[in-house]
Amino acid sequence: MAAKPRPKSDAPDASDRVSRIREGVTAAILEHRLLPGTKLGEDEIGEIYGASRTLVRTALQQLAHEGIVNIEKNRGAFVARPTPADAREVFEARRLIEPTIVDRACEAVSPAWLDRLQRHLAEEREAELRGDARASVRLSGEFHRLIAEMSGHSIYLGFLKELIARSSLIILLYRRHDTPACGTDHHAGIVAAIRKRDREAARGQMLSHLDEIEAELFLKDPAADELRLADVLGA
Amino acid sequence: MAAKPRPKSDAPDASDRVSRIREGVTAAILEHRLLPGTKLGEDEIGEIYGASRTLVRTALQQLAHEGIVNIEKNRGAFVARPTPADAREVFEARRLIEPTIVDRACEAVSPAWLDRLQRHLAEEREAELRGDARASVRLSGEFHRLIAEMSGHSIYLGFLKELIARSSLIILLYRRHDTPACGTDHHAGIVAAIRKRDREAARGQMLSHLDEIEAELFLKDPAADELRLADVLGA
DNA sequence: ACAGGCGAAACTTTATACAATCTTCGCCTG
DNA sequence: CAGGCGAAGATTGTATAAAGTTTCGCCTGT
Repeated sequence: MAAKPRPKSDAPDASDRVSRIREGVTAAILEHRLLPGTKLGEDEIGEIYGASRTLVRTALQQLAHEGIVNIEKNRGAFVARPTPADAREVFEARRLIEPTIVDRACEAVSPAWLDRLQRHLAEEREAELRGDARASVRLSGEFHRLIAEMSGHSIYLGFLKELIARSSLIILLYRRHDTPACGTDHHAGIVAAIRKRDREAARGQMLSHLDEIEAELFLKDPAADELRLADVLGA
Repeated sequence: MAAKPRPKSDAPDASDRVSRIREGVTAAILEHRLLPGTKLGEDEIGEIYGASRTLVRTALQQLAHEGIVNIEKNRGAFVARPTPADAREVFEARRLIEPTIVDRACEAVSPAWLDRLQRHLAEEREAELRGDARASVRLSGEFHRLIAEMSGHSIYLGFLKELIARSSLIILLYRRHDTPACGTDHHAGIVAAIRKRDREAARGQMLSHLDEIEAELFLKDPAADELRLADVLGA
């Protein structure tokens, strides 16, 4: 009686149909296959995933709540186009949250987790060697998410998922050079600090890692958005 | 051409129908008129707000994303019942974010904002004098939201809105005594620090304020949930 | 008397149809 | 020939109806 057999915390990413749509579109955006400003027609997506507009709409609303899609009334859904101001907010939030997350992760180290991290680093290196930019971008984000999962703090994890998704768009829009994703070496350093359970070092490395990513961005006046986008689109 | 007349950032809480439903239900939960575990039938809510189930469903999904409603597959939506573990996470996140928020708020002080804060404190005192517990709970949360708005950081604001809503449920479930909301005096002290633009003092006061709120909670083993809820419900 | 299973009712989920709105393209006018 | 008006097409917002699932009561059998 006291302990009900009902699953208390259902998996956040259940394998229902709307989640498939959401994750599919999210992946497309995070891998830079869908560029900022792209219109996401409901029929269009529905046809791709073989789903009715009802489900597509649900998925798009969730993505809008996560900040990677903008829904304009009577006009439809578009891939979000963060402004430089948005970018600064996102990275300020990450600088606040991620050091704390990696701190907590240090306390949760286990052979299983270290193995997982190690395998991830290998994947990242491989993608970088292949020159697979899409995979690099995706894996780079997943590294940060992995640490958040490791921290065991579901709220931080939820927040960070949002921030990572937005960061991906920001990096696409505002990166100066075509640097090979955000340095894989930094990730290795963070893992090393985690392995040694050196919380202070982990915090410091995470912070400087984020600083370096942001330093490579070109966050000028908002008016430059249009130009920058046109450049990215190859116009 | 460069500057399009389209409204760049639409108001987050537009006055459309789904927002009215969302805000109505949120208010009901935050004012403790809807208790944790309460079933939120779609027909029921739809009839109250004179809306179709389509709109109600949209609103409920948004609330689920905010963490104050749980949607169980094929069973419906229920007011969330945070566990003690959830509560600890929420307050840990608030202790991380809110000092930073109030720090930023110190830089945004203006006569208009100080007036707004002052009027809010007056409202809080009045509600407390009236012994209006519902208004007190609501206003207490709104104070923290006000400071987040003042900080001008939209991401922090979004995060904090979630945390505040969950905190309200947590306080209802786990508060020891029926203390008169979280101390209005603390709020006054925070406002004083903001007025003096004393960022360090503001951070410190916010932190101790949150500590005190959490200290008044009774966060024991998860199994106590049921008993506690039964107690609150007067069963 | 009680345990187990069957069945109906209520609800959520999904799909489809209708209405409102915006965009676009053509045409007319100055 | 440029600019604006207007109607057709397309797309989204909303409501309603069909389908599937869960739950609860009741009945039967032991």
